[in-house]
Amino acid sequence: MENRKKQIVDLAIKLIQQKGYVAFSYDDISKQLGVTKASIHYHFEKKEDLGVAITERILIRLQNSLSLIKNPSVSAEEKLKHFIQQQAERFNCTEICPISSLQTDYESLPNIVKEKIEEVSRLELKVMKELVAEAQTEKIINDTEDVHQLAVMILSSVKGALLYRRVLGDDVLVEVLNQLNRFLRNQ
Amino acid sequence: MENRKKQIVDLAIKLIQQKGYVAFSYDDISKQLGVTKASIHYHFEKKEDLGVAITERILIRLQNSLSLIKNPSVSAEEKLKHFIQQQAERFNCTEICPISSLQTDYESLPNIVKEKIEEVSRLELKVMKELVAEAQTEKIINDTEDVHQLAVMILSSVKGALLYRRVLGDDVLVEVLNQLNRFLRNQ
DNA sequence: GTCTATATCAAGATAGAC
DNA sequence: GTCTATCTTGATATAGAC
Repeated sequence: MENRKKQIVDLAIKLIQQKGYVAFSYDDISKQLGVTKASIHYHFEKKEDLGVAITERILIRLQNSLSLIKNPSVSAEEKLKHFIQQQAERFNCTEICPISSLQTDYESLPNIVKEKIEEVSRLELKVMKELVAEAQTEKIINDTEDVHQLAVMILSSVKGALLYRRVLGDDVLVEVLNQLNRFLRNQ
Repeated sequence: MENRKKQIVDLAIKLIQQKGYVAFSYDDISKQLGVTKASIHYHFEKKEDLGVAITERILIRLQNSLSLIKNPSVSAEEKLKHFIQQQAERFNCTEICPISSLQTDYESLPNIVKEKIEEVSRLELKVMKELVAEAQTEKIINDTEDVHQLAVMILSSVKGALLYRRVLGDDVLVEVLNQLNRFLRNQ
C-alpha cells in the first residue's frame, strides 16, 4: 500500500524533530510500525531515498500553508500571527522544527537532500517575506522596516526559541512569541 | 601532557559546530590529531566523559565573556553590540553555535551532558538579560520593553540565523544583525 | 509487502605491549 | 601516552523465501 510509504515518511519527520537525521534509524521506524527493518528498506532502499522523500514532504506542507496564506479574505495581521503561532503549536516541548534539525545535520546529509533542504529554506523565507510585505501594505508594519530583515528575524527567532525551549522549558518560546506580537502591534 | 586533553576538547567543539555530537566520532578526532582512537580513549574513556569536558569548556568560555562584560568603563550599548557581533564572528559559514548544536542533539545526549547543557543555556540567557537590563538603565533600550522577552529574542534570533546561514549563505545572518542594530538604535 | 537471514561497516570501547 | 589488536554493538543494506 502506498499509505505505508506516507506513514513511514511522517514517522521519520517526527523522529527528525526529536533526534535528528543522523540519530534516527530504520530500526526506530520499523519498531514503531511493528514491521522489520527489511520491510522499510523495501519502500526506501537507502536512507538517502527516505531523506529525499522527507524533504519533499516538508516542501509540500510548506506549499499547503502557502496556499492558505493566499486567501484574500484574511488580513495580513491575522495570517502573520497565525503563521507564527502555528510554528509553536506544531511541536511539543521535546521537539524542534524539522527544517532546523536538518539544517543542523547539514554536513552529514547526502548531497541531494542538502539541495532539497536549501530549496525548503528558501521557500520558507520567501513565504515569510510575502507575509511581512503584505502586512506592510496594510500598514500593520511600519514602512521604514526592511521586509527582508524583518522576515529573516521573525523566522530565526522562532526557530532559535524552539531550541532553547527544549532545554529550558515552555516559557522561552512564549516570551519570544510575546515579543514578536508586541513588535507587530507597535509598528 | 595535559595540553593534549585541551587540544582534544577544542577539536571536539569544532566538530560539534560542524556535524553535531551524534555525528562526530573518536575516529574524526584521532585522524585530525594524527594519533589512534585508543589514544583518545586514554584521555576520555567514554564519549560521555568527553561530552562533559566539552560542556564544561563551553561554560568556562561563557564565564570569561561574562567577566569582560562586567567591565564598567564600557557602555552597555557597546557591550551588547560586541556580544552580538561576536556570535557572528566566532563561526564561519559552515558552522553553527555549539550550544545550538547540542540543544538539537539533546535527546541523544547522556544525562550528565544534558544537565550541563541546561546550565550553559541558563547562564547564556542570564548574561544576555543582564546586558539588556544594563542597556535599559542607560536608556539605550526603552523602559517599556520587557527585559526577559528581549533577551530571549536576541539570543534566539542570532542562533536561528546561524542555522539558515549555513544553508542560504552569509546574507541571512547579516540581515538579522542589522535588524537587531536598528532595533537597538530606535528604542 | 513483509519476512528471516546475513553481509558489511563504522563506532564505541577494552586489553595488553612498548 | 600512544600503539596494535580485538571485541561488541548498532546501523545500513541485500538476498531470497513466503
